[in-house]
Amino acid sequence: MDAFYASVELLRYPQLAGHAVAIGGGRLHQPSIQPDGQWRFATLRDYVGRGVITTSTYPARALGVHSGMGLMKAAALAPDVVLLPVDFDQYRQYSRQFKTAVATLAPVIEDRGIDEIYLDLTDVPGAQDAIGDDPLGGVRALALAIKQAVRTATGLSCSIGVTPNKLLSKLCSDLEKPDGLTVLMHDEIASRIWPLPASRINGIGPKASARLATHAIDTIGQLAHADPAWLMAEFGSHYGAWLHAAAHGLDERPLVTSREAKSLSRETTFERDLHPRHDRTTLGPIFTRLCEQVAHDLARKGYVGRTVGVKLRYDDFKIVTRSLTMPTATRDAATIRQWAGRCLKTAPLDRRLRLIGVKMEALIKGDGQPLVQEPDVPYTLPLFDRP
DNA sequence: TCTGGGGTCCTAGGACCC
DNA sequence: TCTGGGGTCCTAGGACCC
Repeated sequence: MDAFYASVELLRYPQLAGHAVAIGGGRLHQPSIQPDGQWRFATLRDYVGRGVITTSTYPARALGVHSGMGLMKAAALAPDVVLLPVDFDQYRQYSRQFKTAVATLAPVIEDRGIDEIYLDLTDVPGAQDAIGDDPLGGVRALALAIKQAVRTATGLSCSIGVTPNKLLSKLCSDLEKPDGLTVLMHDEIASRIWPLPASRINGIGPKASARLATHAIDTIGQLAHADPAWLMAEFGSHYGAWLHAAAHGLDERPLVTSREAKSLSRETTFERDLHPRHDRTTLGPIFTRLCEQVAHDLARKGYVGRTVGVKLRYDDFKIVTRSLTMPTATRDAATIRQWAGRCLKTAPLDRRLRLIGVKMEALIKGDGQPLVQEPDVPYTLPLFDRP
């Protein structure tokens, strides 16, 4: 989806269409109606406190206001950009709507979060057909029909990449944003993919691209021409081999159409840094509340967890994590609180904290009671193990 | 006045077991 | 007499993504 959160907000406030708008921050900048009947919107200039831009409209991006940017920094850059608070419930609703609309045309879907999906068009009727002398005409028409279905259902635009695999589709979906459609087959990789920066590959982040840059590898093409043995020596055999394959547009990953959660967590950044001991009376209830939220999330999603973890971010931004595995899985808030407290005690508590979080891992579907009582299985020792 | 919140996957060392 | 080779689980940290 194109600038998803921002686009949903523009549906609610159409008078902001074409304006530079950012979404993010806390809850203190709700739009309000003035006595004269006009809406009054907060701007970045009005914002005080911690937080980042969650997303922004394309005009705001043109001013340098991008997602992930600190709000105070964004305000210094472009003080007149309109600032709206995030409304996740609303975005989740639109997310369901666009996915439902797509599913009517292409039912094999991998969910990649609130605003992104992969589709397998292989078996969709008409996708393999040529139209006139265009062998990709059928799939192109299908992609346009999907875009129209999304627009009809939500009023929103999306961008699609149609290619032989997920890696290339992800890359291509970005090439003509917003409202884009890019169809690319393997023979066009050199001409259309190789000139792009290596960091455009999903899986090459800031660290890896910086390391590549120190070896004069900036583009995907340069990466493709790097010696695979050298890449493996430099980046490890797993990641190095993947880098080589990715640069050549190779990706065999199947669509994952359903998956179980691996972990579940809640965390919060404080309005001001808190000292673990000095601010105990403030910190304690927050910590307990996070445990209660995690317990609630576990119940809501039908899981119990066996490993409890805490995350601390200190005032210097350093992150420390601690975890402990319990004898049995639970979703009980008091039990989680108790074990989270034990985790906390093993972490350094001599400097101020910026953030605290609670996480459950080793999740099991269910309510914590064994579903069936497993009978004891008779076991015969192998010959060579007999005493 | 810097830098949210919710995730996944990978690596690596140590404990422990056969 | 210095000492193999599997395996799993637990823990901590880090890169990356939406």
